[in-house]
Amino acid sequence: MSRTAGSHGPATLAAIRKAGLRLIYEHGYEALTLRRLAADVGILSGSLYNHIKTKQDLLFTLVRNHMTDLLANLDQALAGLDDPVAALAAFVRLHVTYHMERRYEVYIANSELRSLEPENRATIVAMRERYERQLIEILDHGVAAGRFRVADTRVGAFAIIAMLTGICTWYRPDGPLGPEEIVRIHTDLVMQGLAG
Amino acid sequence: MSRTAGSHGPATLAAIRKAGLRLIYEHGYEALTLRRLAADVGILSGSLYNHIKTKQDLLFTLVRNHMTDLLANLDQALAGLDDPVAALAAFVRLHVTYHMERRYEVYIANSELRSLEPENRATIVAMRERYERQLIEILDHGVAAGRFRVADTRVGAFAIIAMLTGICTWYRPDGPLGPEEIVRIHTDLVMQGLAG
Amino acid sequence: MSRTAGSHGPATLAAIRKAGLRLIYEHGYEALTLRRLAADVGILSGSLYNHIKTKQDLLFTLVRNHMTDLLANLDQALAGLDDPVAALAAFVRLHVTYHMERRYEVYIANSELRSLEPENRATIVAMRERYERQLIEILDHGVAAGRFRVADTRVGAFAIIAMLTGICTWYRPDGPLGPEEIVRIHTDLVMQGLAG
Amino acid sequence: MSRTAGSHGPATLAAIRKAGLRLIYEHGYEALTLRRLAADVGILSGSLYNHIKTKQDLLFTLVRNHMTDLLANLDQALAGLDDPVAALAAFVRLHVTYHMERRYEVYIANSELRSLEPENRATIVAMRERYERQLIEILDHGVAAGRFRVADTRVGAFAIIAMLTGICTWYRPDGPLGPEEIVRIHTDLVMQGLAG
DNA sequence: GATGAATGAGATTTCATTCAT
DNA sequence: CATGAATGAAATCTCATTCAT
Repeated sequence: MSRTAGSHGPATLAAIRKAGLRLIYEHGYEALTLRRLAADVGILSGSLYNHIKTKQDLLFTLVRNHMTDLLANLDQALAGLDDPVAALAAFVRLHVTYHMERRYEVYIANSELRSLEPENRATIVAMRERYERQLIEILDHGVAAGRFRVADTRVGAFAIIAMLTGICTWYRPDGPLGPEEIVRIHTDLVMQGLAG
Repeated sequence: MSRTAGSHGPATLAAIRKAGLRLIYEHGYEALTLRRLAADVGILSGSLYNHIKTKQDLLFTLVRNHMTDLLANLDQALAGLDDPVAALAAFVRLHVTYHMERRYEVYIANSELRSLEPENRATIVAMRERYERQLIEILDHGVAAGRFRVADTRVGAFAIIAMLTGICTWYRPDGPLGPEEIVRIHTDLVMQGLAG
Repeated sequence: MSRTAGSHGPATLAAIRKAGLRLIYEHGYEALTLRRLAADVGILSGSLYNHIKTKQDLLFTLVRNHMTDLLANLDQALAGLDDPVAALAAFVRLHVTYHMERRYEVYIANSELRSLEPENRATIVAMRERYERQLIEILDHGVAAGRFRVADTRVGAFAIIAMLTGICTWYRPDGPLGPEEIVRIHTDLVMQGLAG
Repeated sequence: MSRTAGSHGPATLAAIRKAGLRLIYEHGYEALTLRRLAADVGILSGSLYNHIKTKQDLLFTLVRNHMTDLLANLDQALAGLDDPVAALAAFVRLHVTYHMERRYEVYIANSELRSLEPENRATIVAMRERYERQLIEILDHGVAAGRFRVADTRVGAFAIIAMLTGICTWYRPDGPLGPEEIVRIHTDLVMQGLAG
């Protein structure tokens, strides 16, 4: 059951995705060579094609799976929350937590959009817009209810997402701040920033 | 009276930099081909080497020039401002304005750090840290003076910079919001977010 | 049953080495293009890299293999020969025979030394000096025994080697003189030239 | 009248030839770049074309001038010498001396034959054959007169020339042996080698 | 007679991908 | 399902050479 002599079956695909994730995060999609990826998995580059369709397809699959997860998690986190303040807090918590735990996926989904072929990019952009729209709606509700004050909820949503997404460029699991502290700091910044 | 469609001398270098900036912004450094760059400038790819040393050197020069300008502008913008609130406002205004006016440079300086060779990257990272440090110091002063409240000024500075930098991913000069509005929205978010 | 005109596996490497040898002999290392080499082998130039590391490595391998063979043959030819006259005769016979049979390798090992990168060159020069030293020692023994007369054995050895090596610039297998005659002529010249 | 600001007139051509000679000797014709040559002379590569026609023409001129000189010197050295022994001694002295004093030219004339275009090569090969023929005739006379013994005068001549030409691969003006000693050693080797 | 900039060809090398074994 | 070898395209960069200034 060891991986020494190459992985078997689905295990190899999982290994490819894991290594691909890390390598794209570290060097970028264009700079990733399939030879390098294969070497990290312990096979030759030709053998990759027993598991993936193309390099582009690997990227697309990684990003789409990530976005699917993210959206599902968001739906779950917001379920039943009518209060815009509570919803915003839940959004921030989910986003921050997610971006610390899965920073490779998150980083790639943002930075490699331009490496996706048009059709694939359109799919991902649509998913991303669904995500953004949920935050915009929370802000709209909050503003309507007099709980938030922001001149343009769309710009405000972008600003919040950009701020929170920035975490994955500096966060390290072994850094000085624990996840809860990081969640708190950012929740405070967002909540006060919008305070009516 | 030039001899071909392309321009002569310094004009060619300027054209190379301008086209390079746009192409790297659009496709990324790795995906940029010198053939394409040369074609956009109106010369053959080999002729690029009368003006640049290598592709890497072009990237480095673009990013370094940008960082140099940015730091100089920041120094000027903060000169004589002792009040942390005024300093923070100046910082936000400069950063936002700069990121709207020169979003290609800004985007590249952030996204192509990993495409820089180690030595070049170290140079840029050092410049970027000088920039970040100025904001951290403003926050430190503000916290010490009881004007700002933030649990960790370093994390706060990163969050602010990330938020403001996000502008260059969606801003379009012909969009619905004018520069002054965008400055105001972000200044409000930041100021309130830190309000003591 | 191969799939193209080119051969498979080890046969391709052998074909590359053989064609490389001839082409370097004919045009020189710098003037050899990998496109031409690949064409002669019946593959595309990129395919060469399934078999060789770099062009430089191909040259180095060819020269090193040759020197290794030459030294091994010399050791064998001189084994058990204590008499300096017999040893010198054996040396001349080996060298002349070798330079007729493998004149491509011999010529390249001499003419392309300067095309080797410093480290590779050092390796080959060391092997070449081991070869020369054996002749110098034969001459030293012969002079000590009063069998040879030469003012400087090092210069004498160089002169002999230069003379014998010259053969590979004019020898053709289908020329008027057979190998044995050529061996005899040169043996006479050397033996008499050193006669005490 | 300094060379600092670039040479004037014929001085520049002389500088080009001198630098070209050394650079071709050191790196080979194919490996010589005109940029490097121009840099050594102190001009830009485009300016070379005010003095030479092409790179190939520079090589040809260098080699032809050398061969012309060599043949003229040989004619002079052999003038009036009817005795084959005396003639051979004169040939050896001239060749050895020449190969020590002008080893760059000599080395290039031998090693870069294959870099000459067909027509140019034919010219040089013809000159070289005139040179060889003179030695062959000396040997023929000596054999006919019973003064030399060699089975094939053509092969004997090639062997002698190869031996003597080898000097320019190891000779250094500041080496342990003076010119006269080197002449003597080689004269002895040749004379005894042919002794009847 | 030197310069600076262009050309156009071509060099080595790398890459994603395919496929017979 | 992995391998080894091939393809074909393309990439960066260099070179000799030309020519307006």
